[in-house]
Amino acid sequence: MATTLRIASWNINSVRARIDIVERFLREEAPDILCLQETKVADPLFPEGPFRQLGYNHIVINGQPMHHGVAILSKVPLANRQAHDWQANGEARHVGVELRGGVRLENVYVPAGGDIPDRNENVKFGQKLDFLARMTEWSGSLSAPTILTGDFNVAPLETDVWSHKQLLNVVSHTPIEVEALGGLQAAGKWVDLAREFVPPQEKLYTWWSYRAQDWETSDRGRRLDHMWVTPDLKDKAVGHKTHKPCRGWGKPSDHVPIVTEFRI
DNA sequence: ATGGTCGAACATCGA
Repeated sequence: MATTLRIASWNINSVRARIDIVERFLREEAPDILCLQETKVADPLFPEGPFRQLGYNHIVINGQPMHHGVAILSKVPLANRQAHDWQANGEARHVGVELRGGVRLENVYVPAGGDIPDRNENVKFGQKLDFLARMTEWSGSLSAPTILTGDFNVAPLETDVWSHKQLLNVVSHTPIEVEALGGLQAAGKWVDLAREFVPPQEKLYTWWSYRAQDWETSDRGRRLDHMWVTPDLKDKAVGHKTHKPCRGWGKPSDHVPIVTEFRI
């Protein structure tokens, strides 16, 4: 019998610095599973206690000191942990698990890619494109029904950024990245769930820079965080929410959580 | 056109 499963994803920009708002989010929203990116903590120092106290006893982490790092915190069992190194440089940017019914949940933190959108001038941009290329290759070989979520660091649609024109040459919305993400999406026949629930004509953001004087008034956001599924799961998704108020909480992340409700 | 802010860890890098 199908039951409800609510899966959240949040780039937290240090899980230790933001443990208070993570707890608040889990108390208020109570998703079954939370995927975190940018945990910025080595595995032995990961703060499991607060999660366990809230009933998230199934914990799968892939961290490293200082930078990057991903984690899956869950109230329901997780099996068959896998971690891909899609950048082939040892950075902790992916962890995946199997859920009930053989559904795979893949949590990814795509490299931001530096400031200059040219792989000849900027190694990081090349690494970002290579990462997406390896994900594309992987996408073509999937057999299980799969949920792919996380910080993709690409805002593909014109309505995924505050100004398409002004961001054409800004890493995250350049045509070369949008094309790379499109190739990835096509290779896995991935369904962009947020856009199943919010029409592509409507502006939708998940990230607002720390550098704005007033993020809410200027509203210069981008939709960098995504929840994609293989076609067999498309109709299992019954709701999707972007938690914009979290951007206004004390000591916020620059990203807000997204939550999708499935009947699986 | 430019600079604006965070966290980790303690100068600077990555975002």
